Amino acid sequence: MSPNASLKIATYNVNGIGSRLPVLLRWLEETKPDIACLQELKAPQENFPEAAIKDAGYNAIWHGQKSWNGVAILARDHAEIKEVRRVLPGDDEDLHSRYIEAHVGDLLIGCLYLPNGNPAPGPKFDYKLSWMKRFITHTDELLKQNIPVVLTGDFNIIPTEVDVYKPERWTNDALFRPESREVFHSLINKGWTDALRKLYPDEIIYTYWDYFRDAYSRNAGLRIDHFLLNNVVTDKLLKAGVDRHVRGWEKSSDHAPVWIELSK
DNA sequence: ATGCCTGCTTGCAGCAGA
Repeated sequence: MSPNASLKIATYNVNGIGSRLPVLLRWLEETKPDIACLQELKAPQENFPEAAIKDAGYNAIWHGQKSWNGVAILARDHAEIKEVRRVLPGDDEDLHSRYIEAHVGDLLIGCLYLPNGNPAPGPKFDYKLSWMKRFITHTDELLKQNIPVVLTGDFNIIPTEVDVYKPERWTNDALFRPESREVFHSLINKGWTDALRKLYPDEIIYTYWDYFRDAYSRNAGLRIDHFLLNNVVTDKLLKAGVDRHVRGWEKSSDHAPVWIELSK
């Protein structure tokens, strides 16, 4: 396939861009996504490594935050990124950096870091519920637009029992609670397509393995990083996958990158 | 039920993550 026959979009929860920069640059160089969405920068706005990202061939927009959260969109060959918003609408009091949205070429890209929500019940789970409600409201608006839309990032939702190594241990976890799964399923029912499941309906696919108990080598993982596509994009879906080997690198994030390829 | 590990903080132990 010629380099320009398809468009590759990736998502990667880096778990701290300060510590992860060498791994991030190595992965960008190896896999060369046209667009990369990052989550959990864990860095204030001014600490984003803009020069190193530019040297790697990428333009970037980002919304940082001290210590926690933080999201970014990167575009290869210094392609133009037209920022639409950097907060999820619906709550002026919400100061977490968890959503950024931009046009890149013909596409509208929403990059999200949905709240974890543990412990549930509790205030953190309430925040997750209210964030998801705002997300539904906003994505309903996006569905009305007749343009290609990609929503990607760390959803912190395990969609089904197939997506967790031992579902019985996760019944009360905020990532697997019925309220969280219901939001994911309602998005599917509204017309969004889960890209990985569309191409691999029955496979066990994980995108996260925790740092404890040697989870990666035991393949005790979760599928929580997702691509949701509207119908215009789904018609262009060629391939999808997880860069699983990156999770095995030295100084890796606890997440692996996930990607799709679209026909142009 | 908890800690297991890792990154971040103006830190030097505690929090959050999932």
